[in-house]
Amino acid sequence: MSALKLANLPESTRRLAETSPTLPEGVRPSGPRGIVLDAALRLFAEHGFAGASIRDIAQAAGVQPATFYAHYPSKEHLLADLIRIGHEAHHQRLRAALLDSSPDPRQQLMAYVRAHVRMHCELSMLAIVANSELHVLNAELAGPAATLREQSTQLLAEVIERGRRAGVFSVPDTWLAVAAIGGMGLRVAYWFSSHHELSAETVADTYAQFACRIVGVHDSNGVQK
Amino acid sequence: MSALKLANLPESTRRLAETSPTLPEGVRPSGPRGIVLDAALRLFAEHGFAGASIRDIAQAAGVQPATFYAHYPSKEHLLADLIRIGHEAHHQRLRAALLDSSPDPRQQLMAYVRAHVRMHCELSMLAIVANSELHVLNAELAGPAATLREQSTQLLAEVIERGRRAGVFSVPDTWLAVAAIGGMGLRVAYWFSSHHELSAETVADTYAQFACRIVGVHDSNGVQK
DNA sequence: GTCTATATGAAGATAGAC
DNA sequence: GTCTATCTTCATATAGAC
Repeated sequence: MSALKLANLPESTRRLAETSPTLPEGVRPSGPRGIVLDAALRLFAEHGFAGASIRDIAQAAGVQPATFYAHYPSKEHLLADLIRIGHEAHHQRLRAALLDSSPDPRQQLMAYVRAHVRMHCELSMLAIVANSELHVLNAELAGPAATLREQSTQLLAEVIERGRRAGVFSVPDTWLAVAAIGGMGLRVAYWFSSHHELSAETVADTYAQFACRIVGVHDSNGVQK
Repeated sequence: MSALKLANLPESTRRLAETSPTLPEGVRPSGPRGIVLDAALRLFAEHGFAGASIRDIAQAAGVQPATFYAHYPSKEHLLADLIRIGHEAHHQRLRAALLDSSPDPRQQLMAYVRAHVRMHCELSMLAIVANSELHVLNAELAGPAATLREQSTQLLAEVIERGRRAGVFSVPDTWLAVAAIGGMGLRVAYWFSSHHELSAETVADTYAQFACRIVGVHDSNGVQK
């Protein structure tokens, strides 16, 4: 990708709606390293890992390409850092949501989905990079994130299984429900942006209602028309 | 991506479960052009457009890199061809499903989702490339596919709107229901494979049931537990 | 830490023989 | 149509001055 193409982006269909990179509270390094991380987050989200070069990232960060290597040993390590941050933020929010929830399976499901969707709204670039570029990393660098991903999926599976055993949920296949609920939330990162007419809260609440319906729970509160 | 990395793929997390490229009936060219198209489909699906080189594609197809240019004027035109094929196959299947369906909104929704999900099972690599690489194309090459995509989305929106007006469906926001139902089906392409323990039919039927539930329709038939 | 300059290889694409 | 050979640009990454 040339610098010229970067400037001409608006002419082509965008990969995602969001235009500004956001990193979770407290993890963004100060100084040039944070600027480089922001630039890489945006460019990896928009063009993918292979579609954004060190030169592109350095230019977007306002430094020379060689300066990048004062902060990261390689482009792949930079990606690994972003993917780690993304998976940790995701998993931590899910776990916190479940810990704050009442033990009722329906409340747990709604808490999980709300946190899942809110993360994909508020950290959409990070979610896209973490989800769609993990395959680029070698086994050693991908391992920790892959483990977190599996644990996050497992959390949802357990919520649904508990609801089934309690006779509250009714689904033909737990794994398919997990895939459907997780997948629909994941896709939010591509069309949501901080300028969307709907708020992240509204989207999260509505998707939580959709998730309840998927597992066969009728509405008792929440958004309705 | 080097040839060496290609051979070592199993060591890293895969982007998708499917391993063999499939093109829709009747559109795969015979001879070397079809072999090149198959090779590009697999490599673009696994590594993305920017992550697969002409040299990789040529090697996978068993020809020299220069031979590629006897069939396509550029790498971007090859991608445009795959994306066109994918969007046309998707749209044609959706339209056929709706035409074959009774006018009942619930039947139409199930027909749409079944076709949507089956396409993402049976042509998973094509769906991934068409969906996740469109942003690479310039406006001229992306235009036709973007139009088809919008029309396919609009079809689902109209089905849901009709169901709402008929008082059969109950959703807080048509667009969010479209995004959720479309998105969960799209994600199937990443985890389904021709060797999956569940059949494409089973997945499609279950997702059709999920879609009915999302729009607030109770079960009357279909998979249930 | 940041720079200029550069080593080394891989990228897309073409020339021209057969 | 396919090949060998090659042009040109861009890639990741490093050396070494400040």
